[in-house]
Amino acid sequence: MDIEQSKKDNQLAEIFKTLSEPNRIRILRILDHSDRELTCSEVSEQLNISKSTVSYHFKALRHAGLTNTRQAAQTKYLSINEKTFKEYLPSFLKSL
Amino acid sequence: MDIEQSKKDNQLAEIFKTLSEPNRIRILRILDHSDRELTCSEVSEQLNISKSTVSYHFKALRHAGLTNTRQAAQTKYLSINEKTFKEYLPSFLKSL
DNA sequence: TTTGTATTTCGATAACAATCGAACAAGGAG
DNA sequence: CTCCTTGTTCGATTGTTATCGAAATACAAA
Repeated sequence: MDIEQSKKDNQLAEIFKTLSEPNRIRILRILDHSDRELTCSEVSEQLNISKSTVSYHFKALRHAGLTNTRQAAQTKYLSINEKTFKEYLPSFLKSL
Repeated sequence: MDIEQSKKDNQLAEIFKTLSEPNRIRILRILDHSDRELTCSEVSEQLNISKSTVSYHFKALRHAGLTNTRQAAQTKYLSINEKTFKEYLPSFLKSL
């Protein structure tokens, strides 16, 4: 099997794996609908899950290339990485 | 929340979970590229994984509505369920 | 009816994922 | 400097997933 193709499969699978977690889909929906950046604490309150768990999900989303992060002082602002969605899932955000 | 939307959400989540396994992505690609039905044994040889594992993946794909199954005697032929892809992931097959 | 082929199910195992609270680090406000 | 807020990391727990080989099932052919 083509090793480059195999790597692509793994990357694509990672994107899907990231999207197969309801809380991460919710995070993306909040991001998309609020149309602004969000912080860990904010999401923690809105979804009623601990900050450590949100941090864990933020990391997963960023690692999969689904979000961007902007750091300002001790606060990290999350936003949607449009590029990735355009490339891999052009219709996903509309379906939220 | 809209119950129809809720059903769609659940189905979409299941589709993503199903697609989060590299071997299942590979099975779909083989299906798409060969443009014909495939059997469990055939895929087992091509991907070099046991037949029981392939059977497990076949079940997952069918359960998520991603594939169709046609039974003839003791053999099960798998094919892509175009309808589901059109509805939920219109650009996915092209990207394979 | 015996044999062979295709697939599924079972039991076990090893790896991974989601979650929490506690502890920690780093920056800002007073 | 001390306190508060923000976020990360750690350790533990609980549940899920991918995988295999062996056994079981179902059908067909000889």
